[in-house]
Amino acid sequence: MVGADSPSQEDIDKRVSLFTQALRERGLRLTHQRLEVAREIAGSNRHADVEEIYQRVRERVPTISLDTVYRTLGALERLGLIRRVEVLGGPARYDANLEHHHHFICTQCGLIRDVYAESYKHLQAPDSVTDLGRVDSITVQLRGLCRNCANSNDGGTPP
Amino acid sequence: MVGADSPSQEDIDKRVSLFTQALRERGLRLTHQRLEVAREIAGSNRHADVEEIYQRVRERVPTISLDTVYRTLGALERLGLIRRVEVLGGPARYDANLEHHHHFICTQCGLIRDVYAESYKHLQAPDSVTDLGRVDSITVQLRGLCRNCANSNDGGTPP
DNA sequence: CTATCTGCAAAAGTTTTGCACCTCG
DNA sequence: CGAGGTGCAAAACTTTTGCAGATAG
Repeated sequence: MVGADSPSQEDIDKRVSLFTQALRERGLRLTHQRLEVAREIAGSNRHADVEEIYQRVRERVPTISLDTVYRTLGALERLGLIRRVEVLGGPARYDANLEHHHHFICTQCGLIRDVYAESYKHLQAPDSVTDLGRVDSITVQLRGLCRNCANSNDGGTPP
Repeated sequence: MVGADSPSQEDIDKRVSLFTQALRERGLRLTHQRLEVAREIAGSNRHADVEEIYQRVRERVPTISLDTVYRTLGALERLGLIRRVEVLGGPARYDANLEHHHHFICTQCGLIRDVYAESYKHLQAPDSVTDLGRVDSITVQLRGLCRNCANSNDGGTPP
């Protein structure tokens, strides 16, 4: 599925159990707050920002604080279970999808969707990059206008 | 030239004159401060951040303020003469290179270098993206460790 | 001249940190 | 219990904004 908003229940479960396992391995604690933050980010491909995750988790854990969300996301990132997505300016956004994939980014509203492409699977670093250093990952960013924004632009600027 | 630190004098002049011309076309003013900020960013391929540009320009224009640098970079961006580079967290960084190119990014020190590659010139958006929206640009990000960081890691962690 | 720009200062937004209390294991 | 985590509040940063005085054209 390309660009779907929600991962399958199977994927969610897999991500959450990876998380609990990784915590145990490092002797870290599995708290209520951490579990809910992990569930939240594992349950969506929307690449939410910290504030958004905070608001959603708060519906289930009303006493959680914003800094705990920050700290949990930082921990998840250090464990290699989520990745920060590079965005212009705005707040940090996270990606719980660890499969190799690429991103479509709407330059107007900031929508980010995962993109899979057979033709990008075998991209190589050009020779010239060897001088710069070692390459660990190659990803493609496709920037443009999402359907929503394209439509609201059409209708939104009458003569 | 791939990943060179400084553009040729010819490129610098071209960039600066594009800038003065663009200002004139829009009826905006060419101030001392703006010219020096433009010179600074046109004169380097280092993808400096705002603070860095501020410090360097200040050597030549000691009274310039940080907010003027912000405003000038914002103006340059609106004029389409520079682009913000997407980076994780940290301050905004700018790219004065308008040719179609890609980026090598060191995940440790944040070094960014321009990358040109024949093999990336004909990348197409996969069909699946058509559902998401219109694609305007396709760029490749190569993440890894630059030489400096790779070396300091080797020497920096003895048994 | 006068519309625009600059510098200062203050505000806004995001992320980090210190500390006392709490809790998982 | 005790190491580690949480919540609160305050601090640290980056970036934006309002305004009075300065300046390009």
